[in-house]
Amino acid sequence: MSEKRKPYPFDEFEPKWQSHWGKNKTYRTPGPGEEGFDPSKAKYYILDMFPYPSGAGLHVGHPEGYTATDIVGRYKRMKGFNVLHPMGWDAFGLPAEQYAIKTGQHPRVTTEANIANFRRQLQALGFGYDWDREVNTTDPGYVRWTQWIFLQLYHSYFCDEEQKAKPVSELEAKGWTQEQIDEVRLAFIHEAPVNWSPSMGTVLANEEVEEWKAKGETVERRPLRQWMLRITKYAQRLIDELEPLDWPESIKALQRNWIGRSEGAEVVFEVLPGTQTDHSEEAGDASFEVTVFTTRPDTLFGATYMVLAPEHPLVAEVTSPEQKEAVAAYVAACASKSDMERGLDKEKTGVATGAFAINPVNGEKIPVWIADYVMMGYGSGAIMAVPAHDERDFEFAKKFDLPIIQVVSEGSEDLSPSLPYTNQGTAINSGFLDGLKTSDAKKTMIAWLEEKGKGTRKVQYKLRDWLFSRQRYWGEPFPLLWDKETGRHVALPESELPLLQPEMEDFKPTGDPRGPLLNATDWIDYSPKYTRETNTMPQWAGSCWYYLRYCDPGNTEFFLSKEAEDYWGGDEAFVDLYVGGTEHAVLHLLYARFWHKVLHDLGYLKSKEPFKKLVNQGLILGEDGQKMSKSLGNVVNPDDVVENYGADSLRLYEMFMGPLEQVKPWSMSGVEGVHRFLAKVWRVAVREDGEGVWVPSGKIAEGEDRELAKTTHQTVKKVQEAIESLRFNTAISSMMECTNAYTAAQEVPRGLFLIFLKLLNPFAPHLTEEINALLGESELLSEQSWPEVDESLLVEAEIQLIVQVNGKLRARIMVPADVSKEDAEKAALAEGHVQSFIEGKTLRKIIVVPGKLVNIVAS
RNA sequence: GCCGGUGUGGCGGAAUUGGUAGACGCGCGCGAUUCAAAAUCGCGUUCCCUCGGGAGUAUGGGUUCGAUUCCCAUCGCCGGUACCA
Repeated sequence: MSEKRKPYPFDEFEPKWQSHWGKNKTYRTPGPGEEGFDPSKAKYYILDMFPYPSGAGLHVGHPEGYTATDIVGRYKRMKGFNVLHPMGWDAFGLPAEQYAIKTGQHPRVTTEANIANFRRQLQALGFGYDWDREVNTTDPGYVRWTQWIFLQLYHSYFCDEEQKAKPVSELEAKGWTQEQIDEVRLAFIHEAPVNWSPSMGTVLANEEVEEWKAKGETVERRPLRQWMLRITKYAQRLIDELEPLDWPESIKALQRNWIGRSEGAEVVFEVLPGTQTDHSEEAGDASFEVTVFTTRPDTLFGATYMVLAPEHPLVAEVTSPEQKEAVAAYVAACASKSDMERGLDKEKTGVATGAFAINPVNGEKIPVWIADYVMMGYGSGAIMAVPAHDERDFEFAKKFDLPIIQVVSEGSEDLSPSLPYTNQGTAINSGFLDGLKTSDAKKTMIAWLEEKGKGTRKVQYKLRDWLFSRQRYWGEPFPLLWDKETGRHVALPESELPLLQPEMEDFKPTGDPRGPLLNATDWIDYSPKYTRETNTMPQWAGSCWYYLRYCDPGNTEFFLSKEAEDYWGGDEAFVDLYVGGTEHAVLHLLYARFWHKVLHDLGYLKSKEPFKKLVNQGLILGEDGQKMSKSLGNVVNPDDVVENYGADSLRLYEMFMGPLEQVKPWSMSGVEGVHRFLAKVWRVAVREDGEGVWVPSGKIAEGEDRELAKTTHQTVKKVQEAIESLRFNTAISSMMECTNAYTAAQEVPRGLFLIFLKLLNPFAPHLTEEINALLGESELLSEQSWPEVDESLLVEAEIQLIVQVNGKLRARIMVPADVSKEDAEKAALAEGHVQSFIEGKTLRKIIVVPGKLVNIVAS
């Protein structure tokens, strides 16, 4: 079987150019203080979501976003910007650690090997990264500053008055005790029930629980001492400061939804513990206060019972002796279920506690129940139940036969809607609220509660504090110490950073929720007085600030120099364009925004936000229209595409498939299509001589050609506009049209063809540089400036007008470009075909759109 | 359920502020070249048609001289989220 003849020798010149660029550091971008830095140029910072270097290597989804940013980066360079476009590795992570446990190899070894493979693959695609700025989250020089930023969080608190982070030293100066300060640090320790997997020896995120259980791992709820970051303090700013960003509406919505702001009121209920009916010795003695959160304070008169979450701290205290057993059994049953499983139960469940609450608005005694449809983690873990106007309360009341009182009617009339009625309306059966519209009733009730001291206006968020500790080996250790005597935590001195994991033979999970580092006994024994914290940080830590480090990757004095920050960081947001997958819509993008704001508050960054413009590339599906997966056998390996068609073809195809943000299926014949296009460009300029050597075709001539000049300059304009708006598919189609014109022509003026090569260069850098060199040009295309559009070539003496009769196309006529409305009308009416359509009809109206069309309305 | 997106030929997809629907590519058909094929080049390719035209951008309405584009309703698909009080 003979090898198919390649239409152009990409396998020879692509590696050649890649090594040329590498050796000459063609895409090196000097920053402030570095040789060759030009401060007069404007900066443009383009960022890719850096990959996790998995053992599987690149998949076709990676080059999609990376090619898009590469094109923009090359274009902006040609436009005269200082373009920062770096690449790096998000290299901590569970797969490397698990592989290490299996093979006995240190994760650093496998991680390095994977990175080398990823780097090779990316370089084989000809991306113009500045490899001198490469960043690796596992490098000691990087870990140092990740830990340093953590310490900034640890040493800060959130000032509610100023709505910003400030150093805790200010509180010390005010005489706060260490205990008090520990209560407000942005990094704090907290004991809470988490998903703990005894079989895996680590905590899991809520989202991961079902997946691992299905694989046979065990997961239980266990209260553990964990490090948390107080992101909830930033909830409002994370919503407000999202607004001006140039992000897809869907991602903004996702973040807002995740933060989950709702307005309402807190209402305080007095709760009388359940007593034994027979011996009511201490009746009325002890009472408790339970606060509930509601978004509908206007329905308070309709509250007919109260529900506490099973984990609510007062459950045991208020439960009557008679209900003790039932309540305890219910609480135990709930404890064994994850939040997920609780959600899956269709039927409402619950148990009465025997206690009663006093509705503050009317003094009514209402029963207190516990039920798992109330979550401890949201609001206060207790609700007032208004079955007439809440679907869940309604369902519960029906099942347990609890009273239902309607307090909102539909509209202004006293209509009786079918219950539960959850919309707005008019208050009824509600004393002083009667007749008020819902929005007014809310305000009135809140004012009443505040006046009586029974409640306040309250804004509630779904966002939880960020559980920041993991029980893993392959992650940044916390730079913290524990005082053996007092049991208090203190920060490791900054001079001791980075704090790396100790070398360990065995870092398998031990089953101890303090993690595998616990076994490094020498390491944890810091001094006679202190022992080390053994938790490590989650993978998110490194990815929270990598975009900052790229600006000054080698700095050993600070995480980012003032000069680099000042030049590369914007005033409003740091990165100009951020491209990556939608899977990071919430967590990574929220976490990075949070850290950025803290660093901003502490005076290290002038911008409030990390990413100005965000674009999500769409998922690439398999040829069968399904998600690529090994089991379906529809996975496309970029290495194979490069081998068969070349890197330029892969780049071009990924951009030609369709809009960047859209989900789209792969097509090998589509790859062949763009490959044919590149071959066509090649053939315009190059031919094979008798000896099989590639030589200039002779078609590129010195002359001029008015038509081709016009086509070329139209293409310049279209390609430029398309790149600016990230519509790469249409940029390519207009270059295809231009190439078709060149192919059809006898000769192509050299000047025009060189302009065309510049347009194609950001898309297909290897092919265009090779042709450019073959034509005897010595300067690299990528170091030239972007061509100017010659507008004078685009103006026409004569233009085509569309003639419509009653909105239907009937003729096309040629008229002078500066034709008057009257003349255009006349010419249109005179057209023979048009006449046959208006014959015998009355002309009602004639619309003339200059330069476009004439529409004759006749009947 | 809620939130966001989306619906155009056989397929991927084009269409500035409402102004020639189907650019470009794939596939398919025909032709040129070739002993033949591959490759390449050229022509055609939304559907119907009595060759004058007619219909057509998920469906049904509306606004307009004119709607893929704007408005209302309905349906389908994709993504997120889910007892958040």
